[in-house]
Amino acid sequence: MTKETLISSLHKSNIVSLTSATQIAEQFDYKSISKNQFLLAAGKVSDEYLFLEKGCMRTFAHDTAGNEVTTNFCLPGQVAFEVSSFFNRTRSKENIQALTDCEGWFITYEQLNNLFHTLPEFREFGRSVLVRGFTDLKTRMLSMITETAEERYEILLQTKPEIFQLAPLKYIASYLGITDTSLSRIRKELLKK
Amino acid sequence: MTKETLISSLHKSNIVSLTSATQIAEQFDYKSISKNQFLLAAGKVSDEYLFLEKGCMRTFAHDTAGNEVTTNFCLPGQVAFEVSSFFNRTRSKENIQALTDCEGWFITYEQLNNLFHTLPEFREFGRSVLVRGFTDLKTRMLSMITETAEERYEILLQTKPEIFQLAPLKYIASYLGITDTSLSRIRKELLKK
DNA sequence: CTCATTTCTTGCCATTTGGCAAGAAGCCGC
DNA sequence: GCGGCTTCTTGCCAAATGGCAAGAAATGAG
Repeated sequence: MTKETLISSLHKSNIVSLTSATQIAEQFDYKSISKNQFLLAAGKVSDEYLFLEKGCMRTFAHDTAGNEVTTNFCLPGQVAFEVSSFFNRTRSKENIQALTDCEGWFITYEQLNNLFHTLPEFREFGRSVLVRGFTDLKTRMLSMITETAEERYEILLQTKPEIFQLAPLKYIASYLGITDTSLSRIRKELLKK
Repeated sequence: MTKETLISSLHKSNIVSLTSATQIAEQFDYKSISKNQFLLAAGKVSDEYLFLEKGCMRTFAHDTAGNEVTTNFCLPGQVAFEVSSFFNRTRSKENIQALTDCEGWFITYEQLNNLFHTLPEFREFGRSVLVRGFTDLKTRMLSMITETAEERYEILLQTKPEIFQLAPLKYIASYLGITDTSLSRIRKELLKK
């Protein structure tokens, strides 16, 4: 298990030079999480900024009735952590769970801050991670308001087809903002076409 | 028009010392926008990081059918800008419009970056602005998935009652993810209780 | 391979929300 | 104060989605 993927991923963001990428990567430690295990449990403080190299994770919260709601999926090349808990050092309301066996590289909050202070390029990278997450969520929110469940399903199918191989439909349904029953019906409708 | 509000707002975030706050505030310029005017029009690059001191603004996008969808409201003490466009220097898909006569203080992207490089405290402040925006949106998204339109309406009424004085219901409706017709009916229902 | 569990689908019916159009109420410029 | 425009409400009906429960299909442990 080498850090090559991590380094090239940092580098190909066009923000970090290869030299800095190597320097940054030195700080990361290897972590593997087996299927169904938690990277973060609600109530704890998110303290691992995990670059996911292999596998798939999901973030989920509970609604007032106690039902699980999947709020995000994390695929290789993305960073898994809970923004609010991580940066504000507060207890997370969300859980992050491995949907498959996962491998990746992580740093702690303290390490991340040290890197931010010493390496402007990594600051930029960190900002771009935040900005991308924010932007993606804005897009999803707009989609939630303006598109039907069927349209959102089709978009997800085109955008992140991998998820359908990795996650049960009930997780995908709550991510889309519908019940698994409705998702099943939507899939049936689309088969006809 | 003095910068006192700006300075104290920077300071009371508990991130920026009073000295730094004063130093940061020096970079900001005054800006007033009259009702219905745009701080940002779709197609342009967001280049003003505007601390709103008075008034109320809204951010809106268009859906595929061309309808306006209000994606956010900005109240005094908040920063008005479009994250993705501002940081990625890309054309904005969203508009930011004054709902009332507005006043505030702004810096450009260049100024913000200079401040970020020279003042770690302002970097922290900038990060907290991003993190709060992100967190608020996550909360809204969860609410959109797990609560009914009526519940979302009541939450908004408690959380940001000012908006109901300042924005027409049709803007509030699309922000809540419903039509103005449905919002009208929800209000009628709640009157009965 | 078998049993138990989880996931997915389906039928029936209820609830929520939307579309359209008409009318009422409120606001603005002159 | 008088139009004219925008905003808000309402009635009627349609479409989208949910709730529940039963059964089928897939998956996983031993």
